[in-house]
Amino acid sequence: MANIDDVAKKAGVSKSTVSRVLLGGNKVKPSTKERVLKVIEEMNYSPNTAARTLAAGKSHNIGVISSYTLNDPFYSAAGEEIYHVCGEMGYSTLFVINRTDKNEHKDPIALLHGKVDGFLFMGDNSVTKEQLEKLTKMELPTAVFKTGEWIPGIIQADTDNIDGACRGTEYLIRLGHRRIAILTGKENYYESIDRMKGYQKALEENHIRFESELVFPGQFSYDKARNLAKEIIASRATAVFCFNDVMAHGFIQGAGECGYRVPEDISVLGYDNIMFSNYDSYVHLSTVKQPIKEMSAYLVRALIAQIEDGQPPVQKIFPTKISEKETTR
Amino acid sequence: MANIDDVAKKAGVSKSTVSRVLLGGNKVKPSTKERVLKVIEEMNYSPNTAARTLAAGKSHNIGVISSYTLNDPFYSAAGEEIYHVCGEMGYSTLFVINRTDKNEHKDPIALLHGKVDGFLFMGDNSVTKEQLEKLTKMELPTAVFKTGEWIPGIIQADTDNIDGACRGTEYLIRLGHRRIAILTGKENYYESIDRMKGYQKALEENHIRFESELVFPGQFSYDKARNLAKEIIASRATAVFCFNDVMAHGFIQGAGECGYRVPEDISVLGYDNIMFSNYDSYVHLSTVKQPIKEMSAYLVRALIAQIEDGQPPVQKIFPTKISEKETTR
DNA sequence: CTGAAAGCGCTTACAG
DNA sequence: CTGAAAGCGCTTACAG
Repeated sequence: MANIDDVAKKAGVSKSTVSRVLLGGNKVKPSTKERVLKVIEEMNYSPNTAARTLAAGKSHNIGVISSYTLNDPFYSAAGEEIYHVCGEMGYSTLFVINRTDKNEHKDPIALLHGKVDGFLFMGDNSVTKEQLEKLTKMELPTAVFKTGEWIPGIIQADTDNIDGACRGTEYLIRLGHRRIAILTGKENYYESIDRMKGYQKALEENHIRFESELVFPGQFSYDKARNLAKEIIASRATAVFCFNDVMAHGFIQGAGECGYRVPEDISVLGYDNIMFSNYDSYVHLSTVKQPIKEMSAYLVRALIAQIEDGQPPVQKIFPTKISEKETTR
Repeated sequence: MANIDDVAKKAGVSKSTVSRVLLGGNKVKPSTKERVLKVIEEMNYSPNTAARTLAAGKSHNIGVISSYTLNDPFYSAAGEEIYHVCGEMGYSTLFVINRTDKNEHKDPIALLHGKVDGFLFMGDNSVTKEQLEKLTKMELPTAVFKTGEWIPGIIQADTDNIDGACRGTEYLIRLGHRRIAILTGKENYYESIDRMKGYQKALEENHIRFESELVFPGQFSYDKARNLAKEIIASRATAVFCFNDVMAHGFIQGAGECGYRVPEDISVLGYDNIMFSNYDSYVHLSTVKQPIKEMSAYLVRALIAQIEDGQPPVQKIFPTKISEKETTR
């Protein structure tokens, strides 16, 4: 495979000059530039990025490490946006799958070290606290999505789950609902815990008694929600607040199978604002909206600001919004 | 950030020795190995992969270039398997999104050149023929999924779409169906064209007249299929053969909305054998099964065989199988 | 506008 | 079992 010396020789210039036309910035006499370009074309030359990265000390790549396989609806939206914003800013993305709970592959940090200028983690279990601390020690710019706790030296974007769930519940109360069932997330997840707190807070503030028989363990699962639908309807709830959209769709499906209609028979409020499944859905779900795109863009920009200008790591809590569509009344 | 010289100095050895303990293969006296390891740990040292790749001339990485954003059901299954098999064989994967029809990012080949030992493309438009030819010229091992045509020097896995559709149609005929509607794919896609040929072939062999009013343009789309359901049922077809599973699910949804049941009122056969949406589905779809996993594993193994042992590029056509589930009778 | 030279951080024969 | 040295293919001051 041709390298820079071959090109230089054939074009009758030094490799410095070849490098300059490749990099674009420095002035090269148009005629020699043209000649070099022609040789590059002819020889099918493509610079070795490992050498380039090593010599320049920067790769213009961001490593995106996800615990999700390629198809989580929340994080695939985030991944798309990360990819776009990186592109705009002249960076490429290298996606790596990592689950800290399995152990099939080597440490993604080791894998990418030297290949990327910064790390962006998304998804539960995509990174351990130890790994983050190691990254900080190594002074490698790092951003993470939604960890639930503030880690010094790390760029973070999160939403306030207590506030989001509180607003969601209040919204349902404002619509006149008093028996509001909830479909909860996985236990131990801080999102589940905080959303539960938000729900309880809203009830309290509106003097509605919390009833544990209205709490259904949905585990963030479509199928669990679908299977629980009958039971939830039997609880005489007039609305069900699902702690993610996936469960909301599962519930709607299950309710439909029992002959119930949404929102005529029961209102459904989701959480996340994902595009459900890979295809447009006819169900226009009312939901508590997390600004995935804004959060993603924020992380990328902050990361690149740290890489290029040494800006200190920042964090931001993003507000949620109620997106009122067709499943509530 | 510490480099190999820092480690060597602190451990009182040469960097050759540090390199040896890092690589693992060569014999290093246990006591010095231990000492070096301790220093590595202390200094939080992690070798620069760009330098390593450059020096060793190999990266032990496979670049996986997909035209799909992170959530196509067919290719996410493939991606998973690629990831696993690579892991088994000591390779890591770098995922890059590329659509040749857009042009936001730089050429993924340039992006990954020097970072990976081989390329694996998946998805329509993930790579152009020119790019493949360039890769061949550069002697970079390359594998592609389902291109529909044989390109010399490229490792390929595909299925026979004519045969698959023919068998699918025959299967329905054997069940007693005579009026078999089809929901076709995007025009111009070789899969669509070949599956259509297979359908016609099966009809012919069974002396059933082809009727163009039984052909519905589904475009591989869930929504299109859902919207066409009423019309298809009105055509008095007793079975509908969908050229992908996504449309089959869309049809079933649409039929359900019109009050029709599958398979009581109409049989439905899909094509692909994907896990529909990101969640388990209660619909157990009968389908023409493409062995995605086997194909993925085949590509990876062939690619690594070429990288490591200089094996010549191979190609294989995989057989499809009818997977009889609950939507046909 | 251009070239010679040093250096990026590793690996790997070679010699001992 | 270990070290000195060359080399991987680039970039980037420095000098002209």
